[in-house]
Amino acid sequence: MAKPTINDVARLAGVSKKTVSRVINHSPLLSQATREKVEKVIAELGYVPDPQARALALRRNFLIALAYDEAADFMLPPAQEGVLEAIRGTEFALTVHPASGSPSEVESELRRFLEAQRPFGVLLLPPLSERENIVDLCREMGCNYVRLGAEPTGQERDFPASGDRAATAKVVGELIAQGHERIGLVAGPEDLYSARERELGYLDAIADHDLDRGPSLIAPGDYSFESGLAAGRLLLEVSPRPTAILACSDEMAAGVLHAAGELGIAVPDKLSIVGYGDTAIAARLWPPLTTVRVPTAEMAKAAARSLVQPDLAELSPSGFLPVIVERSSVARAPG
Amino acid sequence: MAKPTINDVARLAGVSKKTVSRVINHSPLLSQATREKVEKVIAELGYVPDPQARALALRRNFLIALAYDEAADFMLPPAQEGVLEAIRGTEFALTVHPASGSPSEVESELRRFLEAQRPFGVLLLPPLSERENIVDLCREMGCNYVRLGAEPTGQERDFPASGDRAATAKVVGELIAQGHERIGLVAGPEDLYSARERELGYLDAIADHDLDRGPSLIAPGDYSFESGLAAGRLLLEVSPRPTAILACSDEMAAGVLHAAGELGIAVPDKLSIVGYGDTAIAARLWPPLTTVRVPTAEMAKAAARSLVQPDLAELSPSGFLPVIVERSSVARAPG
DNA sequence: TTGTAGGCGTTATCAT
DNA sequence: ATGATAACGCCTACAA
Repeated sequence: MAKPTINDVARLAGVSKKTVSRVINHSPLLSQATREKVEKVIAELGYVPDPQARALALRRNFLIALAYDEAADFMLPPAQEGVLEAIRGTEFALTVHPASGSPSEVESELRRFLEAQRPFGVLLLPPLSERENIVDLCREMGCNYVRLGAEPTGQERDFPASGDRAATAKVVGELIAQGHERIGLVAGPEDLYSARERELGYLDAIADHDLDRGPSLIAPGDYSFESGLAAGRLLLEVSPRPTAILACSDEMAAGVLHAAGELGIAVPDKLSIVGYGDTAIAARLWPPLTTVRVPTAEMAKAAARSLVQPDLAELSPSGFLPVIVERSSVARAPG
Repeated sequence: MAKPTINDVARLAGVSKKTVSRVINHSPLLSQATREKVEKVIAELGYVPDPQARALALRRNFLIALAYDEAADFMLPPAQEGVLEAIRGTEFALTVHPASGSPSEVESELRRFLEAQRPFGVLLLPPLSERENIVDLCREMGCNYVRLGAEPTGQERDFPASGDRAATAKVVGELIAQGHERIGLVAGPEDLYSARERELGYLDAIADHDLDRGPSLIAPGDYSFESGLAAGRLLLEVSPRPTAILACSDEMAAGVLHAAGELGIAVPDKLSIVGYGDTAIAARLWPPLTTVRVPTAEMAKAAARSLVQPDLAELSPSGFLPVIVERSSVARAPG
C-alpha cells in the first residue's frame, strides 16, 4: 500500500521506466498508443512522480524564493501576492525568507538558506536587492535571481524602481496647484534608492515653483508608522505650520494622521496629507488617504514570471510606473 | 569547478562516504580524530550536502507549508511571522500556499501542491482548518498537519480558537459598564468557528444585562473592510442609534469607522467602536482602535514548533487566550 | 569505529 | 519509438 513508483507503472504497463518518464515529461517522440496505455495505468494507480527524486535527477527543484530584509515588511504582502499569482497553476511553489540582523548576518543567513533549499530562483526585495554582496552571493551560488525596486543598472532582467521621482514631483505639483505653499516631507530611509528618488522629486517640485524649502520642512523617517508619527509631531510644531505633508510611505502617512489627531488638526481641512505606496492601509484610514500607487504586485508577478518562464517575452521591466490615487486626505490650502 | 560532493570529501579525507555522512549527521559513534579530519576537508572544499539528494534518501524534505484560504488574509501576516520565528535557525523553510475557488477546487489545488512539494508538515489556517475533507486529504497524503483556529476537537496537536466567546462577553460587558445600552454587532462569516463564538459571547453579555438585542443591532459581515463599511452604514441608520459597535474583526471596525466618518459621527464621543484581532491596522487607525488581541503569531509559532520538534514539550495548545487591548476608540456612553 | 553494497525514484545516454 | 544501464548524491543495513 506504499505509493506507487515509476517502476510499478512500467511493470503494469509493460514498458520501460524511461517510457513512463517520457510520458510524464510530455516527450514528443512517443507513439500515441503507448502514451495512452501508460496514462491509463498512471490514472489507475494514482501515480504521482516523486518531487524529491525528480529534483535530484534534474538537479533543480521547483521553488521560487522571496528574500527580503525586515525593513521591507511594507512591500512584502503585495510582492508575495504577485509571485503567487505568477506561479499559480505551475508546479512551482513559493518559499519565503526574511533576513534580519547585521549586514553580515543577513548575508550568511541567506547563504545558509540558499544552500539548504537550493531554490530554482530568488526574488530580491529592497533593500536586499540593492546590496552588491547579496547579489554576488546569488550569482556565486548559481541561483537565478531578480532584483526588485533597486537602482536601475541596465540589467535586462531586473525590475528597478522607476518613476518615483517624477511621480513625487507630480503630486507635490498638484498640492501646489491647490494653493499649498508650505509643504512638508517625511523622507524615507536614505539607503533606499526609491526613498532618495522620492525626496528628489519633492525637491524638484519645490524648486520649480520657487517655494520655501527650509530644513524645517523635511523630517527624516524610515517608512515605519512610528517614524511617521514622530515626524508628524515635528513638522506640525513648526510655525507657520505646513498646510500639506507628503509622507514617503503610507505607514508614515498614518503616523502623520495620528499626530494631526493628537493636535486636533482637521484633515484635510487644515492639513492635507499624501502617502506613498497605496498599500492596504491607505484606503482604510479616515479620511481615505490620497497616495501614489506603486505597482509592486504587478512587478513581482512579472519578475517571478521572468524566473519561471525566461523564454517568454516579458513586459519591459521599466514599464511599471507609479500613479497618483486621489482620495480624501487632500483639499485646497486653507484660507 | 563543479560543486563538491560527498565523494570528493571522502576521497580527499581518505575515508568512506559513509564516514563523511556520519560527520554531516553528527553521528555519535565516530573517533574525534576522523571527525576533525573530515571536517577540515569539508571546510576547505566548502562542501554543502545536496538537499535534494538528502530529501530523496531520507524520504522527507525540510519544508513547512502554510496553507490558507483567501478568506484568511487577515491572519496570514501574523501566522506567517510565527512560523518563520519557529523555524529560524533550523534547516526548515516556509512555503506558502493560498487556495482559492470553490471548495472542490481548493481541495484539488491543495492536493496538487502537497503532491508536488511533499512538505514535511502543513499548517492549516481557518477556514481551511475547519474543513474535514481538507484534513482528510492531509492525512491521506501522509503529511503532518496542525490546525489553527478551528473548533476544539480534543486532538492534542491542534491549536483551536479558544476563549473568543469569553473575551467577547468581557469587552461587551465593559461597554455596558461604561453606560452603553444599545450595542451593535458586526458579525463574522458563519462558517468560521471563531466568528460564531464571538457572536455568542456578545449575546451572552447582552442577555446577562437584560439589554436590547433587536435584530437591527446585529449586522452580517465577512471580516472584510467592505462588509464592515456596509454594516456600519446599516447600524448607524437605525434609530435610536447604537452608542457602541463591536466589530468581529479589525478590518470591519475600520469600515465602521468610515461609516461614522461619512455620517459625521464623532468617535469615540458619539460612538464607541471595538475591533477584534489587534492586527496591524488597529493601532494605525485614528482614533487608535480598542480591540481584542488574538495571539495568532504565538499560536502559529507553537504550532510550527510542534511540527518541527514534536518531541519537545509544548505549551498547552489551549493556553492562547485573547486579551483586551484598550486604546482610544471607546468612551462612556454619550448623554 | 569504519567500510561495502545496495537502494531511494527519477532522468540522461546511447544503443537498437 | 523504445529500452538497458548508468548516473544524481545521499543514507541504511549489515559486515568487518
